[in-house]
Order: sequence, then structure tokens, then C-alpha cells
Amino acid sequence: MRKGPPTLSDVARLAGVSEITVSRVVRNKGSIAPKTRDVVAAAIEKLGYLPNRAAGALASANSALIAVLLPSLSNVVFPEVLRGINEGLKDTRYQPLIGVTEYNPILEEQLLFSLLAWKPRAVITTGFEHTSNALRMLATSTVRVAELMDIDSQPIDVAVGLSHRRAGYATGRHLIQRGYQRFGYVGHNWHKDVRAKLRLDGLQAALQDAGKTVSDMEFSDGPSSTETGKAMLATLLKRKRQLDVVVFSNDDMAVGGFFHCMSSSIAVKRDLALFGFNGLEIGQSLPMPLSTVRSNRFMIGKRAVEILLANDERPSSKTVVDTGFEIVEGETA
Amino acid sequence: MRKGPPTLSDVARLAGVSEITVSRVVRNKGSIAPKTRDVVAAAIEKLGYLPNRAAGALASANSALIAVLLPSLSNVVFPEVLRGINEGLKDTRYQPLIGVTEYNPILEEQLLFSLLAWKPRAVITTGFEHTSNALRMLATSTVRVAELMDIDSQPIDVAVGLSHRRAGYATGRHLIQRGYQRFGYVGHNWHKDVRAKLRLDGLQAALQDAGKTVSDMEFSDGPSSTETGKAMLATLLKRKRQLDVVVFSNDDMAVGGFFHCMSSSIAVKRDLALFGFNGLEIGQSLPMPLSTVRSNRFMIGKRAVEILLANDERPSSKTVVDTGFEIVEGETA
DNA sequence: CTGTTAGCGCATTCAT
DNA sequence: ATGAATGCGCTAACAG
Repeated sequence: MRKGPPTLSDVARLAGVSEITVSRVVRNKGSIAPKTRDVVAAAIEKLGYLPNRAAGALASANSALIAVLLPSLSNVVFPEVLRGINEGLKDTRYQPLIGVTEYNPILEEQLLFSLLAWKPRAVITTGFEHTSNALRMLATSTVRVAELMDIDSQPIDVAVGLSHRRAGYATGRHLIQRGYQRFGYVGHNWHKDVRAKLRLDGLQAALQDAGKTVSDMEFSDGPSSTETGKAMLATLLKRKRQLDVVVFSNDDMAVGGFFHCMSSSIAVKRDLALFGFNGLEIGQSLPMPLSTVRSNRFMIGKRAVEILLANDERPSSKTVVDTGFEIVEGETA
Repeated sequence: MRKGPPTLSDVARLAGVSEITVSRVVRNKGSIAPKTRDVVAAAIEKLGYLPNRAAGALASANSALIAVLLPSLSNVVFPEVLRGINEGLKDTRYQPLIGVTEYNPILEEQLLFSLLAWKPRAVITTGFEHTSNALRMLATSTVRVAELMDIDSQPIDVAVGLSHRRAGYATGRHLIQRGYQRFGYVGHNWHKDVRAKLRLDGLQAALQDAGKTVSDMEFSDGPSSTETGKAMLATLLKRKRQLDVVVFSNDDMAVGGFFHCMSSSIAVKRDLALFGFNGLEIGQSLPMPLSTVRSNRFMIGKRAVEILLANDERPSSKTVVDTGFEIVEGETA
């Protein structure tokens, strides 16, 4: 009388071995005689046995789950990081369990607790902004933790990303070398995007070191988008400050800026140079490839997973991986 | 002697009640005297108790997990669906467990098995193309199943999406009414994207019904992208077929086509009209908003979750939800 | 409203 | 190379 899906013990009975032997075959762990392995495999096949991972997780006190906390799914950048994570997880038995924090530490804390309840093998999150509760939880716990995107602060365990401050500084240096004199900046809400702020800080530092400054800025208070970049650049240019280059908080915004120039017959680069951040595909397919800084989102996700899975235990020393960035010359600046 | 994180029984001991009472408080299930609830809450707080969901899943034979299988993370469309799913899951205790199939049914099957091992409350997948194993597994199992994006076939349990065939047909009708005569088509690899093929079928049917036909087509064999749209339109136009409108397999491709026109000084709409599919933000921020068909990706994810969570049991009749589509007039056609 | 009794399905000892 | 015993932490089903 089958009373539900087949279990380990059903397989064991059919194969004429003990449960633990089946368990070992399933997990490919310990040594098994080729013969018994075959017998067991046949029984599994015959019954259509599917291991119950909840039971496995309970018995072994840890699961093949990786908790992933992303700030947003609206910004292409995070799906790309997730792609990297997924790539790193390929050919392992791990699965990503995801939560979207909407850049909100309180929500992050709730999601973190909820995900931690699954006893994941590791937690991947973004940035260094966490509630004190979350921080304490993470510090106390023994799970491995990766904080992605940014390496401008000390991580709990592992940080993988780039220095946004240095990327901003490099942007400034690059544009100065190109001879630009009057800088404008178009940004989005950085209460929610700390890294955009770090880049602007770096940019300003570079200008200051060269005796220059950002002549005019304009911010939206929503998230970044092409629409916003378009609108904010329009607003900025109304003020007639004779800018010769505008730096945007990221590529989405810059692409919007490019569209504004097209609509308004502003010759990009000759009349007004544009500069972004991220190196998204869309920017590179514009009639004039966008000048920008390439961040390696995919690599960030992938490297993080590799490091986390390399060691069960959290090492005594913190790991910081710089995935770097490169100036993409493009044709808009 | 604390030997690990606190468990239900630790909380129960501290609160002076039985385990099941604590369990009920935690799950907010059954009736509890306000007083005991407070005592238990205090004990939980004091110990920093975190429920172990793996144990819960094992004991109750189902988890607060929703298995989500997405074809890709590179195409913005799927993160948007995921956003919808996430929105539907908000304020529930459910978490999405995700797998990326890369449009590969074999991989989908493997991931499906792997995700099913967690005894998820429901499975969300894409389209109707599954291996026979996967199909059998899903049919046999009692989990609820939603197949997203498309409603052109019969689902296993629930389908949420739009008729791509009808969307294609509507595109054809619309363009015919606008007076276009010579139609071109630029597509990407549809061995992997069945829905793009359905739309083309619909388009061709509409043209045929009006005594017309697609004069020339060009396909790339990779996935869709702006770069590809740009390149394929260039190739198509080299053949000098005097097209007056080109329909693209989706907005990404169409935006690429738009960029090509800009680079080649082709006056969009006057010289050559362009038409896409999806209604992505990027298309609408172009200097000329893209003419396209809006699919409601976010809504598809959200509705699917709502339906799945409404009933534990799979109803005897299949559910098909049409999230519809709308022609977006735009300025490019 | 609260408690008792019994597992859920598997993996970890430690044997042999 | 294989097995026996035990328990992981929780919840269902019934009592009361």
C-alpha cells in the first residue's frame, strides 16, 4: 500500500540493502561496491524516487541552498549579478533562494531572517548597509557571507566588487586628460544607491585635485532610468552653464541623456560630451558607443560563489576581491 | 550547556509551555490566549529563536517555497516576470527558489527535479515545452503548476500570459490599416524562442488575409539583442527590397534597428517604419517612441502567484488567464 | 485554549 | 563495503 511518494526506505527494501547505503549512493559519498550501486540505481529508477531535501537538510543541519539578497530587479545590473551567481552554482547541487530588498535595510533584515531559517550554506547580499540586528545575526552565525558590488568598506566575511570611489576618481582623471573644463553631473536618488554617491565623491576628488569642480548638478529622487536621465539632462541644460561634459550616475541615465541630445539637436561630444557607468550593452549599441566605465557584474556574482563554496568554515581573515573596472573610451566623451 | 542555536523546545521550556504551543504562536495558527502568546513571544525574543524551516517542511510535508524556472536572465523580460512573482509573494511567507533553464528542456527537467525535492508549494515555469519526463512528473505530482507567458496551448494546471499568435495578428492588422505595403521581418533564433515564432505566424496570417505577404526576412541564430537587431536590419536593407516597414521579433531588436537607421541617416517612419514587441521602457524613451505591442510581464508573474496561492489543491479544471496586450502606437510606424 | 503522542525522511555516529 | 541505532526540529492528529 503506497501511501505517498517513495522514500529512501522504499528504495532500500526494493534493492535489498539498508537505507544508509541508498543514501550514500544518492549523495555519491563513501565507497560503494559497483554492483550494489547498480542495484540501487535500478530501484531508484523503478520507483521514480526523488530525495526529500528538507529531510536531508534537517538531518545534516545544513542545506544546499544559497540565500541571495538583491536590492532590486528593475535595474539590469542585479539580474546580471544573479546570472553570475547562477553560473557559479552550475554543476553544484546548490540552488539560489532569493529575496529582493528594495534597497531597504529593514526589509533586508526580515528577508535575511526568513532565508536563514532554511539553514543555507551561504548568504550573498549587497553592499555594507545592514541593520544592527542583521549585522549581529550575521556576525553571530557561522554561515559564510558575501557582500557584493562594493569594496570600499570592511566586509563581515567576503567582499567582491570594485572600488566605486576609485572608479569615480578614474572617471575624473580621464575626462580631465581629455581636456574637458566645465563639468556637469546628473544623478538619481542616492539615499538608496550608496555606490553612486561614492562614485560622485571620487569624481569630485579628482576634479578638486586638478583645481576644478563640478559646475552644476541635477538629481532626481527616484531610481535611475533612461526616462529620468533624459528629463534631468534637459533640466540641467536649461540653466545655460555652458557645460562641456556631463557625467551620469550610470549608463541608463546616460543613454537617456544621449536621447535628449538627439531630440534637441545637440551634437554629442562636439557640443556636449556624455559619460556613464557600468558598460551596459545598450550604451555600446548606440549610434555612438557610450563612453563609460565597465563594471564586471557577472564576474562579481560568479567569483563570490566560488569563494563561498571553497570553504565551509568562515576563515579567520576577511577576503576582499577586487573585480576591477575599465574605462571604455567610446565616442561620447 | 547550549549546544547550538535555540530550538522550539528551548523556547517552550523557558516559557513554561509545550512545544506545540510555541509552534502555534510562531505560525500564528490555532487559537492562543493573549497571555501565553506574550510569554512565548518574550521567550522567543530573549533566546533569539529562529525557526528551522527544513524541520517544518519535513513535518508538514510541504514548504513555503515556490519553485521558479526561468529561461534566461539576460532578457529583461524575465526579471520583470520575477518582479511580478516577487510582488505577489510579498506579505506571504513564501520565498522563490529559482532555476535558469537557458531555454533548454533537458536542463529544465534536471532543475525541476532538483527543485521538486524541496516539496515546494507550487512550480512556476515558462511556456509549454517540457520533456516527457518533466511532463509526467508534473502530471503525477500534486503541486500546483503555472506555465507563464503564453496561452496558445493547454496548460497542465494554470497558464498566465497572452496569445502571441493573436498579438502577431494584431500587429499585421494595425500595420495594414496604416497603409504599409511592403513588409520586412527581422528575427532571432526561435528554436529557442517559440513565442517569437507564434507572433510571426500571426503576422503572416494577417498579411495573408489581406492578400499580402512578408517580402523579406532576416534571422540571427543567437538570442535577441540591440546589437543583433542593428546588424540584421543592416543585412536586410542591403538587399534593396524597397520595404516600407520592418517588424522585429521584439523591442530589443527593434531598438537596434532604430540605431541602425540613425547611423545610416534613414528617416524612421518616413523612409522606413519600425515595429517591435514588448513595450520596454527603453523603446519608449527613444527620441521617437517605438511603435510596439505591450505585453504585461509584471502582471503575468503577479497573477500567477495569486492564482497558485489561492488554492492548495489543483482544481479539476485548468485555468487560463489572458493578461492581454495593447498596441502602442508610438512614432516609428 | 493547551498538551500528548508519534512520526516526517534522512544523515551521523559507530559498528562490523 | 555495509549496517543499526538514534535523533535532527518540528507539526498533525487527536485528546482534553
